[in-house]
Formats: sequence, structure tokens, C-alpha cells
Amino acid sequence: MRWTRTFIPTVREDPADAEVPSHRLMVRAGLLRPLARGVYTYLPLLQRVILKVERIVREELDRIGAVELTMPIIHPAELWQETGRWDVYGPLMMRLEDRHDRPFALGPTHEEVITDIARKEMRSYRQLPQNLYQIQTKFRDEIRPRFGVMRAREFLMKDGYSFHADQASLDETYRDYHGAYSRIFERCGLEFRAVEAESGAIGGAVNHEFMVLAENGESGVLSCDACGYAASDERAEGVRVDHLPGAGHEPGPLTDVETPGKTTVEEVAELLGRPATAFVKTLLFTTDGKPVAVLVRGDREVSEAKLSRHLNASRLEMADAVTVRALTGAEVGFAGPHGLPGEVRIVADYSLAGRGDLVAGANRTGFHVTGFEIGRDVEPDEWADVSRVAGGDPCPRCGARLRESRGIEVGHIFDLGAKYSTAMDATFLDESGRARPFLMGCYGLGITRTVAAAIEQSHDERGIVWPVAIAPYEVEVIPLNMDSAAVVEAAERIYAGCREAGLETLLDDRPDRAGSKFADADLVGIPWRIVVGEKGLQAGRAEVVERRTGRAEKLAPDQAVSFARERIESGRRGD
RNA sequence: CGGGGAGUAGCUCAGCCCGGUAGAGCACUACGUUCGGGACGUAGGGGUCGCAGGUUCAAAUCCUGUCUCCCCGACCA
Repeated sequence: MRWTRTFIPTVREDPADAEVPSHRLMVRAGLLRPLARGVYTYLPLLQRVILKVERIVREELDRIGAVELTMPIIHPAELWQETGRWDVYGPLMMRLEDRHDRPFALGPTHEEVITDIARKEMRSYRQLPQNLYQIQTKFRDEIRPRFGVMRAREFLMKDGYSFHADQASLDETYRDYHGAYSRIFERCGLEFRAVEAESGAIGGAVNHEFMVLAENGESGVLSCDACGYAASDERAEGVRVDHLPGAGHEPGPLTDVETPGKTTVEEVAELLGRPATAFVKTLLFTTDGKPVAVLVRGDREVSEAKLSRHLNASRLEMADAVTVRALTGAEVGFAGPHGLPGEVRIVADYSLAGRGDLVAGANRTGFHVTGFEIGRDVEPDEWADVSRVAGGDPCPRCGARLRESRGIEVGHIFDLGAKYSTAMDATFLDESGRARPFLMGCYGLGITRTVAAAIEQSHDERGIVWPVAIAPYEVEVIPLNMDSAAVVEAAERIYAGCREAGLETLLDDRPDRAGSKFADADLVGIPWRIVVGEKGLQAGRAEVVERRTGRAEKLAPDQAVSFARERIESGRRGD
């Protein structure tokens, strides 16, 4: 393709609203343009990348026997009301009405639609298992779309769904997807982790997230180099402790200390000269209208995801200031575990196990207490693992130190069990003629997000550095001086040679100066570049340059083509 | 949803406090010089200053309302 015949609107300046490299570079390199908040046009270069990612996805899903179909984007409300998700998904759904005022939504995901197909069309265990997927635009009216295509309101997703007569069959397909996803992200040239995760609004029991490791990732990942344990920060387990309070020291008296205006652990720790680990942090929540006090060590944070799961709560909120005052009799900042009203359920985190002589809020404005003993001064209703695990904490499996990194969630696979089939009365007849609900799995993969993640993981200060497997073009031919007949002729010959060699080739035939062509080439990030200039040509040489390393080989033109071909073919294989 | 910030040329922004009829750089067009890392000169095109009201002889500038966009937060006591 000739640069002047396609459409690659590069820009020199960073867009004002782009915060992360992938967003900035996608706009600057002429891949992406915004239309509305979180809504984008995929320009020709990005379209090529998307097609390549989709192709890899299709190939790997074919290998595990998944079959492609396309479901509607517009979903009638009744379908979502059947599972209760019309309300659960709530404002996340883009809603609309038809001319008869009937409510519809633009599909944010397709469990309901596919389950409707299953209950109508799959009657017998003989038809199972089924493994279906589609690649389609999804709509989610995100609270805060940002980072370009990483959290957009309209985005491309591959979503797959499987139906099974028994758990063994579901387990097998789940493992197949686990493997297929791993191969997909490997082939895309990405460094990733499969981690245990929270299931969120989709539901179900077992699930894994596929995280591309990147500094700007929106999710935290805890992983253990020793045993391979890996989990999202919302899921990662703390170490459970058996013998609970017993601190192994002589308890001292519970003493009030004045801490006027000091409401945070840090402030009180500084005032009293005690480390944050010697504090009981008391957090008040409301769950389904009932108050819960959560006790964690002072240096810990409560994980609302873990707490919510522990309480089996449908709604969980921090208590507001009015509630805090009513429950503790003190201003916010002085809450403590002892003397709370009886209706408050007290959950102690394992991080406090075995600790004594603690500092806690006094439930009295301007005061904390020292010498606090769990077991003596408060008896928790239960012990639980509800704090957020951090890097350096012991691995729950093997005890080695966990490492914390950031990740971009590019895939998520779920064992849904019978959640949707039961809610929607989707059953099949088993061998004995009994109706049983389908067991289901669902498997999402963000196509456009994967592209953003690839850039996030592979760029430098000058621009994108595409992995060969998903690059919009594999090689770019750059004639440095379009006024020189010799240069143009040589470049044309190389361009033709590359195409004959089966390489996806871009020819920068713009009449621009060398400097701006180099700058754009770096920005757009085609993995290989063949530079044709007058000086080199006089010596009978063209220059093959690798974008990633900047390494250049000066070769005769036909050798340049075969050299590039060799390297690109090896790049396609992922060597 | 709460808080903050911003809407002026295609892009990035200045001008606003202190009203006097709109600017810079980049981009774009033409010509010339240049030509292996975002050149330079000359000439030129392009803006109802988000929108609607108001104050004023006069509003990008002051006031009111409204819309949109961006950032942060959504309570870790």
C-alpha cells in the first residue's frame, strides 16, 4: 500500500485528553479518532491490526472446536428482566425504545441471548456440548470511560458461550479456552498472566482473568514466583491463621489517650510513636441495611470485593458520617471495636490474629485507646480474610513472598454453572429423559483492548513498536528523496519485491523530507523498515532497520528484501 | 453522583483579571531555496471566541443560565 493512497493522519502533538501511552500513540499515529466520549472511529491502520488479532482469535478458537455465529446487538428488555440483570447491570446498559415505546438495550454481553437460543433449540443431551462464539461491538455506558480504547463505551469483544450436560464436559471446555487464550496472547506477542479473579456482574464460581502486564494497567495482580499462584488484587487470598487472639504477652490496661483532630492511622501513629501495624482500623459498612464493623490491621486496607463475598451481600457501602456518629457516638475518625451497639456484626481480619497491645479508636471524639486486646476488649463475631493483599505478603499456597504488578484485563473466562439456565428455565433432557438445566461457561476477550494493551506493553518515546504478528504492515519502504528518479525507481523495485515475497508492505511515497518520514515511521511503528537514499544507492545499498532495536543492515536491494522476508517470517512464527 | 478545571483556527494554546471588534506555533495552499532524523523565506486561505440571554455606546473579555469535554474522587475513619 502506498502511503498517499491510504489514510494515515499522523499528528505531531499529543492530544490534550490522552493520559496513557496507548491512547496518545493511537491518536498520534493515525489509528484512532474520537467521536464522543468513549466512542471511536477505527482508522485504516487500526482496522488492519484488529483484523489480525481477530484472525488469530478465530484460528485458536477453531482449534478447540468453537463455532462462530452472530447475535443481535439490540436486546429486548424482557430477556434481561428474566435474569434480573436489567436492574443489576443498571445504568451500565445503553437503553433505547422503539417506536412503540418498547424498552431495549444495546448488548453489553450476551448470556441472556445465547441462553434463549439454547432453551429453544437444544433439547437433548445428544446435542451437547455446544461451543459458540461471536466477535462483535459491545456497548457499556461506563461510569468513566478513559484511556481511549482501553475503557471505551463501544468496543470490540469476542464472547464465547458453552453448554454442557455435565461438569466434566464443562471443565474440559474451560481448560480448552484457558489454553486457547494463552496461545492467542502469546501469538500476539504479549506478556500476560492468567489469574484467579472475582466474577463481578457475570456471576458463577470458577473464573480466570487474563492480564497483560503493563504499568498503566487498571488492575492489580499478585503473583508468586515460587509456586505459580496468581490472583487479581480483588481476589488474592491472605494467609489464614489457626490460633486466633492469644498474643503471648501480659495484657496491659486499656487506656484512653487524647488524639484531638487526629483521625487517620498515620496521624495517630505519628502522635503516639507507634507503627501502623499496632493499630486496629475499624471500618463501618452497611450491608443490605445492616451495620457491619470490619477490623483490620492499621497498615491494611479492606477489600470490598472480598468483604462483599464473605458477607454474601447484594449491596455493600461504607457507612456515611451520620450512621458512624449514631453507631459510635463519635465523629468520623474515632471509631473503635469495643462498645459498639449489639446489632453491629463485627468481622475481624486475619491480619489482626495473634496481635495484642493495640491502638484503636475510642468511640469518643478526640480519643483513641492503647493496650487494646482482641478477645478481652472485643469478641469478634467472626474471623475472615477480608483485607487487600499487597506485594511482599506471604503467598497463601506456599508462603513465599508475593509480587504485585499492574495488568490490563484482556480476557476473562467463567464457569457459570447453572446460573443463567436456571434463571431462564433452559433445560435439556438427559439419558433418563429428565429435564436438567444446562451447565454453562462463558469466555470474553477484548479485541480492541488487546490492541491497546499491546501498545501499552510495546512502545518507546518515539512511538509504537508493533509485534510482527499484529503489525498493520510488516515492512515499510522509505524513499528518502522523491525528487530523485534513481531513489524512486529503486524504492519501487524494493516495494514490488517485498510484495512478491508475500510481505505486507507500506511505501512512504509522500514527497516529504527524510526527517519527517523517519519521525512518522517511528511513530507508526512498522517492525521493519527499508530505507532507500541517494548516498546508499551510490554504494549499491539499501538499509534494513528493525524498529525495536534500531539496528541497521546495509545490503544490496534484493538482499534487503530477502533479509526482511526472513526476519518477518520468523517474527510471524513468534520466534 | 460529588469536587475541580476547560470550551478561542484542523491540532496545541495565548488573549479574559484591567471591555475598544482576534493572535502564536504546528498543520493547510502557492512559489523559491533546501533535502539521511519533524528545514527556511515570501505570499495566502481558514475563527458567528460552545450555546442562549443580560449589562454596556461597545463583550472572547463582565453577569446569569445552559450544554459539552477533561481531571480527581465516590468516602479505607
